[in-house]
Amino acid sequence: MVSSAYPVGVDLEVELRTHGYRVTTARRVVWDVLSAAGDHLTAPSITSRVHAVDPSINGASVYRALTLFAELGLVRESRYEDASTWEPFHDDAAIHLVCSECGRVMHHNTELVPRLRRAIQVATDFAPDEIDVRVSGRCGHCPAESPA
Amino acid sequence: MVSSAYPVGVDLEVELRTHGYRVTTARRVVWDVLSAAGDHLTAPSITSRVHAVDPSINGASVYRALTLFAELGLVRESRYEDASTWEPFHDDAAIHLVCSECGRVMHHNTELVPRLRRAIQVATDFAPDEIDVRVSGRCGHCPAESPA
DNA sequence: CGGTCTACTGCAACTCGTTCGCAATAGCGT
DNA sequence: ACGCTATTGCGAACGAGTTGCAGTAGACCG
Repeated sequence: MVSSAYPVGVDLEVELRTHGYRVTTARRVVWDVLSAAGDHLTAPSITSRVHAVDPSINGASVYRALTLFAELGLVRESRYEDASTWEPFHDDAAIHLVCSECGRVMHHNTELVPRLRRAIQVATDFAPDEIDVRVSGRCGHCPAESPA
Repeated sequence: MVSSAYPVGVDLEVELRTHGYRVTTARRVVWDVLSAAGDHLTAPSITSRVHAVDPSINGASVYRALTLFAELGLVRESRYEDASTWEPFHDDAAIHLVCSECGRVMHHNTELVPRLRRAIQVATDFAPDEIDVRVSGRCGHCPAESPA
């Protein structure tokens, strides 16, 4: 079994039908965009990519599709930026490295996250559910201060 | 002359004057609200608390004060919710425990955060700056899901 | 104290992400 | 194909946050 950060081979149609939802063009295109990017995207940028494929799909439908996917656990919504960002679901052992230079978001898996979960359970009366780690900094592609 | 004393080890007036800013009513009241709460507050809720003290202070000035405080490193802005939340600054060894039941936000210090920082430095080419850990779950004050 | 200079403020209009109501449309079971 | 109704497109509305501008009030000087 291949362990990937992304749910490889999630079948949108099956997932929708199983829960009694219809398979529509809008949902299919939004899903295509998300899985093609495999990365954090803001709703507006998702909308514009969707429009590149099919301009007749309305922005509101993009939001509705994203909200539905989130309820089904297919995508995850984050609030890192001014606007929400969305990405295919991955388990929370993956932390987010956000480059403050180029804005890129990378993932990094570490066993410190499950360990953090256990530490909280042991040290507090808080019952942890989802853990979201966001690290800002500078990525390898953006070395030192670039001269203007 | 300090006309008021807050449970915070930061003197707003000194901090402002040192950087050449004026000490104004709006800034003082916003600072009062923040340090009295000592917790995460959205800008709109800060504004309404400010209005309870002095309704003549405009919402825009609240935003301007918060932005200034953030630049001075006196408060930190987070993007956990629909709207930004603000809290007096604390170093990032403190992680956020957000109760999904009552919405309360607690802090918890753990040496796993500095360790996480080192792990990233060693394992990746990413240079970490700020680390923000947010854990959703259920706090001790909110009893477990009673079988409905 | 009283005057001057200008950093702030209040206001109101604006931007922009996101949501909602509703009539028209298109999935899907038959 | 037919009909039921979940979804959509549209446009209007909402709310957080920002901005330009003219008036106000800090701070400094005498």
